[in-house]
Amino acid sequence: MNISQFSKKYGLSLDTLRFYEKCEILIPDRLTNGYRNYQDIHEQKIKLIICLKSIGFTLEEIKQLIELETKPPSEQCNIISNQLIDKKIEIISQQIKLLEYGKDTLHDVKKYIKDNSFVKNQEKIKEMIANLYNFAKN
Amino acid sequence: MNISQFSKKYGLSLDTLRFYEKCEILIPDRLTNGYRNYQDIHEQKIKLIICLKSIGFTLEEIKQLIELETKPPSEQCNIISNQLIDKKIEIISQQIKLLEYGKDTLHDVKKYIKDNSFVKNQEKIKEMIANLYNFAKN
DNA sequence: CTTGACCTTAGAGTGAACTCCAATCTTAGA
DNA sequence: TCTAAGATTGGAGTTCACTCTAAGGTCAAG
Repeated sequence: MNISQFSKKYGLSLDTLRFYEKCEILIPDRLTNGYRNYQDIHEQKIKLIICLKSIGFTLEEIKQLIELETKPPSEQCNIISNQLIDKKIEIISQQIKLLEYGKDTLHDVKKYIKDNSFVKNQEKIKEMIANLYNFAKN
Repeated sequence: MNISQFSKKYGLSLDTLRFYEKCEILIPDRLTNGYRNYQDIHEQKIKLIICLKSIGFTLEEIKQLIELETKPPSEQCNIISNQLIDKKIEIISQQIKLLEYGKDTLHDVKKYIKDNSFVKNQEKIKEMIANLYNFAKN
């Protein structure tokens, strides 16, 4: 698959794909004319990249995870479980709690605004914000 | 409260506070000597800023929300509920779902790695990633 | 065999959110 | 009064993740 087909299929710009190659995150094969050639393995990888990005991994972290493939299983185990996954699970759990609390607060704020009482209920809103702040500051 | 006390109290660097002032997000009062003077109102505001940032608002969006205070309630209602809050609630809900699915996937991945079977179970992992991808692509 | 769509590269530019630097002013304490 | 800590400013630099530009190579259709 050439770059523009791959780009369309996965909703990433040509530049982004070239950028990922430069970062050594996704290196396609090449045809004899020098054109990039994306294969099944690259489809697997780009899916993983999209997933990890969507749950908050940086490109650097994704690169580390992807490079594990080339290491022996024993090493994989150390690096992956200690340095990345556990930490990420923890961060994600925290983030979920925060977002849930934030969502509830936004609903409350909206309700108070809908009642056209944003100014009148400044105190109530301040209180909600204070709660959310306590929640957000860890 | 001067800038360094305020900085310590809210865990933001001096530069960040000065930056927020330049962006017109948080403008403290000034003492006669020109030093910044943060008051109660600024404590309220910085708490709100920290909350909103933690649930994914950009500084630009935060600025818009904060500027609402100076507008009449009818206008507040339109701007705030239509343009920002609803959209944000939607995005946050999506993000929560994604993070929950992502967390589960990370747990699965970890389990397979702990069993020292990362290479052996490539297929299983591929399948998990494919599921997560379908979930992430919206 | 030309045209135009598509591919290549290196390298510069962008926007968000800081972060750092240099030069200067203010103030509290020995 | 001197000194050191801490305040001020303008402006430059950084990091991340792209995004754009320019100059040129490749290829299929008419």
